[in-house]
Amino acid sequence: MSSSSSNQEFVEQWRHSLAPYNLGYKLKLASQLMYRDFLERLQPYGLTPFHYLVLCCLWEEDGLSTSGIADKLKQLGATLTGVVDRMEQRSLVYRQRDNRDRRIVRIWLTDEGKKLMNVLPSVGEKTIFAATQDISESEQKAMLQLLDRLISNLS
Amino acid sequence: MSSSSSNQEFVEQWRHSLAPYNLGYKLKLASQLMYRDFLERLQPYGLTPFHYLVLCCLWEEDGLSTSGIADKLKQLGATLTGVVDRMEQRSLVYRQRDNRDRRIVRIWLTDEGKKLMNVLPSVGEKTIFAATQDISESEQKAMLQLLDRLISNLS
DNA sequence: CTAAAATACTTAATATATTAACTATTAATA
DNA sequence: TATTAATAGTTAATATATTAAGTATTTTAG
Repeated sequence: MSSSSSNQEFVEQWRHSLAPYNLGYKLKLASQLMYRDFLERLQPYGLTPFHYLVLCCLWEEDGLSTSGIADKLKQLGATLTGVVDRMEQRSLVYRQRDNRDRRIVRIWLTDEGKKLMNVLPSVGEKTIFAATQDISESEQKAMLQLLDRLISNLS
Repeated sequence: MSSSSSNQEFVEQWRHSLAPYNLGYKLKLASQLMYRDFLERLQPYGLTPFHYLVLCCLWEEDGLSTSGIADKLKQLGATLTGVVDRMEQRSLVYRQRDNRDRRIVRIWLTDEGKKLMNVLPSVGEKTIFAATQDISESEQKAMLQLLDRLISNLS
């Protein structure tokens, strides 16, 4: 079958940029699988992985502005609005306008949001352990550094 | 400030599982940045990165079932339904029920969908080049292999 | 052969993401 | 100082993703 054989040639020639063999797809899938694993582990707490990202920012520095969080996570402000809405409903955080600059909305941890600091990081650790069970410390370090370079290339 | 100092201790102790330092977040961001870059390059064609994933599957084997594509991309059937809906509206593919098993819906490339095979892979390549500009061939290979292992750990 | 289980797909509800448009407030400048 | 520009945030529209529920068809088992 000539059509099937030319197909194979095409796939071989372009393999590096075709799904499911290419870098972009593999990054997407790896990220997605970690998301699914973590989402399941967060189920008992009624939280999502994105809630965890925002909590991490606030555990490090409470009272960040919406755009402060967006910058730290390189997410868009419009996305943060929705996430913070749901986190507020979930009583993890609350909003307060900055009095010196009324444009700014600051996000503060509630008691519940603070307490989760003693619980969630070890939950997140479990997903990392599951993902890297057969990957050595030095390989993990190498991977993180490669990801940093890739991120800075596209930033 | 004792609260700020205990905060630093906390961040140092849990750094490996806290955003924006942890593996999960970095994978998410890397994937997201490649998505944004590719989405922009696909703008002139009115396509999304997900359309490209499906096209790749069909270029390799036309007439796959919906669940065949879902399996190949490790995506959920429910997601594929929506994507194929929009690809059908965009005249990239069309659906046809399998006559031997009426449960199965097969997805076929239109002429337009076929022609893009000569155009899009080199567009995808550009995003990969941008992301890996300062990363050597051997490092890229190492990264792909590490991603494969991570993916298989969570599959 | 028929009831139950399994498979393939779709629909609906909710939560990210992205872009564009819009409001409110503050900063810059002519 | 009055106007313009910039910044911070929200809203709306559209496109992924995930889960759960539902329909149609085929397979399996009793």
